[in-house]
Order: sequence, then structure tokens, then C-alpha cells
Amino acid sequence: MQVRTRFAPSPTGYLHIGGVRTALFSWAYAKRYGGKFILRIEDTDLERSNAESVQTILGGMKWLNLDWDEGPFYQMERMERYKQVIQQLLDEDKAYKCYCSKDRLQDLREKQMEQKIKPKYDGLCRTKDPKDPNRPYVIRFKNPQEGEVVFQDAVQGEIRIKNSELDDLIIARSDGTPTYNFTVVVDDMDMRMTHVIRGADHINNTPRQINLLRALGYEPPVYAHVPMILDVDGRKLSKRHGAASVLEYKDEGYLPEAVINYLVRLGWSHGDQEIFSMDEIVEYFEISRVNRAAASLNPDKLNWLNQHYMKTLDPYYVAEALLPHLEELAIDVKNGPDITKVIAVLAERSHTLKELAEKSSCFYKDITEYSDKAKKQLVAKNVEPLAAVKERLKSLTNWEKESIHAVIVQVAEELDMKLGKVAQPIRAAITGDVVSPPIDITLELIGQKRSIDRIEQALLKVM
RNA sequence: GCUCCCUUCGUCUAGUGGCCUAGGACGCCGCCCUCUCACGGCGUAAACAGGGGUUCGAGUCCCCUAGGGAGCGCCA
Repeated sequence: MQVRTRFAPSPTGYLHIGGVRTALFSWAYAKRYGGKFILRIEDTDLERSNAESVQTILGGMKWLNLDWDEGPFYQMERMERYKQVIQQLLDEDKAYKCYCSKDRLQDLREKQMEQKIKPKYDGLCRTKDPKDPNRPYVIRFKNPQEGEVVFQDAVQGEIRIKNSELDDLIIARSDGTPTYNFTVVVDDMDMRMTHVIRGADHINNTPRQINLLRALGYEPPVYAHVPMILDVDGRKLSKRHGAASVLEYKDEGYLPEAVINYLVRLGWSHGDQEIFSMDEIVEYFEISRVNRAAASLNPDKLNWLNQHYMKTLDPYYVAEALLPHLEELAIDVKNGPDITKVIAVLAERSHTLKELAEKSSCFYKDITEYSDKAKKQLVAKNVEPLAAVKERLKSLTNWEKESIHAVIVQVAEELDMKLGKVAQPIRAAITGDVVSPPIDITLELIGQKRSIDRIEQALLKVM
């Protein structure tokens, strides 16, 4: 039987990092076994669902290259089908109309809480005929009252819950629209899901979904509940502590490869391997190797991975991802060296594309101000080396880092200065700061005329 | 409150009864490299939540306690 997994977000906000990891695991599992990965939008909550969220979700998935084989299916388009199944359950006496008011339900809940018992619907309408059939009603599923539901969770192991813990859940609201636990069951059945991989927050829903599925004559799929992701402080993920929309990671300058690699190692491992390409994820992913415990986010590790990918991925590809960040800073790469050469020297000095873009500024834009540390280099005692280097650079006929390096070494020797003492003032002059890639490479990339102009500009400033 | 789930270095994890003197990675600290910053290399510190069992032997199995999380909606 072909493996079929799905990702079923509700479009009520951004696509958050926990959802992405769930999607990644589902995707990887399907690919691993040559199956299909289905995208389904659970938009039955009219109040909170919106089209913008749908776009955010699709955009996030595409950015991460989590391609789906079928869908996106929208639950709102399947209303007729849900109504049909609800009628079927009603006809088979597996569901019933419940006329209890929200007030009564509320009172019931409060009383049960007071008695320190788990709040549940008491089943009043399950047996009683309605006094007034014209009143609004919801439809409830007749959950079995005896026995227990046992299932083998692919990551959590055996889970068993007594039916006495469950109540008759509402499958249709008083306006006739179906509810989540019901639509999920119908969809997973109709879409022939073989593996339901989802967040651990759904564990408690699973037994009632299994009961529903069986009432419809289907055997449940394999369930795999992946642990939650916690924020840096080990607390529940919230909008406050970063980690909101995945697209925010894009905006912050993270490559999709890094985000995917980071996420796949959160709760899953393959021996001691840390770096995984998409292909390797597909090759090695095993749901049975997913951890049971929740994991906290570690931004340092994400940064490390991002740097790794900026360093190792094709520079032309990195350049493309870098472009928006350069534009953000009004940096035009036509005003300077080949951007891939700049990436080659700055990737290992940056954690994000945003940072890389900021550092590349001196290769494309004029120096308009100097950092405090740079100013300390641009002082009277450094006029001599600065001027000496400038003169020699002027007469250089081959502008390459080797010859540039030779010039600086020569000046240092002649002035009996350490190399660093000569390099730092130059660095300050040509970059406006005291930190940059090696001075010879930096000069080469900035270019002969521009470098000389900048040294002159700096000299004028000193004198 | 009730039900369910979880618990190895700061963090992500390896570990499936003897291979564990508990391994790797990020981070931290130190050393080397070095014109700055990095990268890279080498190295140090750093964990089995606690208590009972089972067993010749427990990080690994069972129980209890503690701590954490989730669910208990006419939300998904």
C-alpha cells in the first residue's frame, strides 16, 4: 500500500516553526517510502480563517521546498460531503441531535469543575427525546461508553484511554457546519491517509477520532505524534519570543536549507550526523527515530548551520538569496566586484544573509563615516605607512592580492613596522572599520582606483 | 481538578540490559594558525531529575515521587 501523509494547517495566522517541522516530517516520511504528501487547508473556522494566512502557508512551504503531491484541498469546499456523512451517522443511529443550550453546557462544566471531575457532556440528549424539536440543535457523535481505545503511536508507543474519559463530541454546530474532529476524520478517510503525523497536542483527540473512524467502518491509519517545540527558555512557543512565521526567518536572512536542516534535527537524529541535504533527509528519515520529548529552540545552532550553508552552497545561489537584503540597504552590486567573490570572503564571517549584506557595503558604497576604532587608526603616526602604501599601490600594474600583499609587506619592512600595524590603518581607510577580510583580498575586491581614492580621502581627514 | 504524554551535558542529541571511564554537535573556555574579524585545527569543563525495585549486571525494564507539557470548546 502506498504511503500517504498530509499536512493540515488551519489558516488562522502565520505558518509557525512547529508546524513547519511537522510538515517536514510528514513530507520526509512520504518521500522516504515513495508515497504522496498531501496539503489540506482546514478552514472550517469561518471566524478566524483568512485568505492571507493561506498565502502565508503556501509561501512558506514553497520557500522551504516542501512540495506537495496533492492539494491544497480546502475543507470549505467539502461541505456537502461532511453533511452527507453526518446524515449517514444520524441514519445509523451513531449520532444524535442535542438541544442543550450553551448555558446549560456552561453550568454543567462549572459544576463538574467544582466537583473536581473532568468536565464532560452528560449525555442528556443521547436518550431523551426533544421537548421542542424546533429549537436549535447540534449533532453529537455517540461515543462508545464501555471499553478503551488503544493505539500504537509510531513515536509515543502504546497509548490507551478509557472510553469513559470521552464524551459525545459535537460533530456539527447549530448552524450545521461540521467541527474539526469530524472533518479531520472524514478527510483522512476519504483521502486514504496511511500515516497521520501531527503535533503531540493532538494525542488527546486521537481516541475520539478513532472511535469516529470505526463508526464509519474504517480502520485507523498509523498515528505519529511528534513532540512540541519550545522556545529558547524551554517555554511554549509564542509570538513574543521570535520564532513566529517561518517567513520571518527568510526576512532575517536564513537560507531554507539551514532552516530545514535545523528543524529536522529537532527531535530526530541519524547517528552523529548534523548536516543533512533534502536528499539525505529523504534517504534516512525514520519516524521511529523521532524523539518523544519536547525540544527547545537553539538560535546559535541555527546560525551555525546558516553560516555553513552560506559557505558551502553554490555562490550564485547564495547571491540570489542575498539580493533582497542588498536592496534593503540600497546596495547596487553593479557598483563593485562580482558579488560571488564578496560572498566567498564574507560568508564565513556572517551568520545570516542580512549580516552578510551589511558587511558587503564597503565594496559597493563610498565610505562616508568611520567607526570609532577606525578613527583611532587614522591618526598622524599612521600617515607615513598610509602614504607609502598608497604610492606603491598606485604604480601596481597587476591588481591582485599577491602583488598587493607584497606591497604591504615591503612597506612594513622598510618602515620597520609589523604587518598588522600597516594593515590596520589601511583597513580603516578603505572600509571605515577595523574588521574586514584579509587586507590584500579586501583591497583587490575594492579595486585599485577606489582603494587609492579612499586612502587619499583618509589622509586628508588626518591632516 | 481530572485524563494523557514527557524527563541524558546550558541546548539539540547518541544510547534499545554488559561495547558507558556515558559519545557527537552547537555554545562556552583555552591553545594553535594569524594583518583585524572570522574560518579551520587541537583541547578543557559540562548530563543519565530523585527514590525504590527486577537482574549476576540498569542511562537502558517496572513502580513511586518531583518537575514539565498537552487536552478537557458549537477552536483547529
